[in-house]
Amino acid sequence: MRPKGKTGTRKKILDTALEMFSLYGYKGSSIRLIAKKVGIRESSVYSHFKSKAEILNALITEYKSRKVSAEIISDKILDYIDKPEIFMKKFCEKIFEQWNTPYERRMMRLFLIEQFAEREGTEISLTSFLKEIRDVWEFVFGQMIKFKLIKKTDPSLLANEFTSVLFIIRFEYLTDEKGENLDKALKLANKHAGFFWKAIRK
Amino acid sequence: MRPKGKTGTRKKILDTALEMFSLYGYKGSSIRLIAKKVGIRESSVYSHFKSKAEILNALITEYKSRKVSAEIISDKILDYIDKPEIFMKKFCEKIFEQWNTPYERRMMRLFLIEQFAEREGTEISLTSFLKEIRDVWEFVFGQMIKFKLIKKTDPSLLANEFTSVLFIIRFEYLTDEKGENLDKALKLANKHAGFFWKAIRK
DNA sequence: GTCTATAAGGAGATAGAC
DNA sequence: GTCTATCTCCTTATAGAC
Repeated sequence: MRPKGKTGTRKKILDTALEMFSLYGYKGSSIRLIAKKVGIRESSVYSHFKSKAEILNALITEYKSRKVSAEIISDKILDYIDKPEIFMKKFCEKIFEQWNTPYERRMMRLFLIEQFAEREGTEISLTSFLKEIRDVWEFVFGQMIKFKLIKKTDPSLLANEFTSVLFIIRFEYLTDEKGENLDKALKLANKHAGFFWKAIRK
Repeated sequence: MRPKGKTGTRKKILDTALEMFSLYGYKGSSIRLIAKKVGIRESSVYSHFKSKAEILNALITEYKSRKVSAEIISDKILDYIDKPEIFMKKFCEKIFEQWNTPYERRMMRLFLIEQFAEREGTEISLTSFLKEIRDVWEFVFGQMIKFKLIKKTDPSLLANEFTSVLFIIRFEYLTDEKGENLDKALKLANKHAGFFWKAIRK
């Protein structure tokens, strides 16, 4: 019942490569060491990927194919759309939990590390990271204004203001690999949502 | 009248190394290429630094020994301390101009790229970057509250809220090496200061 | 301080047996 | 798919002449 031609090695290579890339950078990680960690020889890696660059590309393409923050909004918290403060706080809880998975943490680190290096094919940029969640919130704030729940203000400005602080909190808690500081991050996010609510309420 | 034993080569090496490190990362930059760009042989580099790691360390130590955002505050804009909105906007102008120099841009990129790699000796962290300017603003907001210019709120929360957005703007305009988008960044910062002022004024 | 020459090892990648 | 063996190139770093 395995996917055709797969022993799970491909996934192991991807997982290990992501871990190493996110710690030592693309250049700083060698096929040699990745193979060793996976438990195979270097040459076997080339049965799954034709080059080192293809491993990186696979990681990024697979990451980009996933959409999540929109799902969070359409989750249970939509019940609270008419109570903006609670809505924002619930959203923070959800998104920080999601951001705290090893996969998300490593991917974010990989993007931060590699965004400046010129590369063929795959584009890596911080903006693309910020954009997704910002767009969601631009829509949300637009709705809140429409239903007169908050002061009339440019929704894109609000989205920028609200999400920027979340990202800074995220960045600051990115260095601990184990993600043990979720509580601290959540507390900060909560205070932020509280402050922000006071700034935008009627 | 040169500093003893210096032909300027040491500085050239540092400048070139910073440029390369900030573009390709520490691992991705080779002594070979740095030497070539400087116009000397690889081996000559070792007359100035005993290892590649020492070049990185020198860059970071020299950067850390410089303090600037405090100077900005104590500059002319202090005249506007009693007009918080203008004060914030003037500060944004000054700090973004400063951040826009090639040196500052490269250093910031270097920190972003290398902060996760484990390293002996020199510590590189994003938080240390954020802290300096945040501390300045915690003090400033504290004063504004004392003189009843703004609503009474936790100054450290205010500092975090105000500076986080500035940093996100900074990050987003970090990819263009030439810094041609200063105007765009300034416009965003200005809108931010405007929004923020409405949020904190009495 | 800079050069030539060279050491010693690590890198990505391929050929061909099983 | 995985292995051994190997190629070729690049890496940091040192020795010693000028």
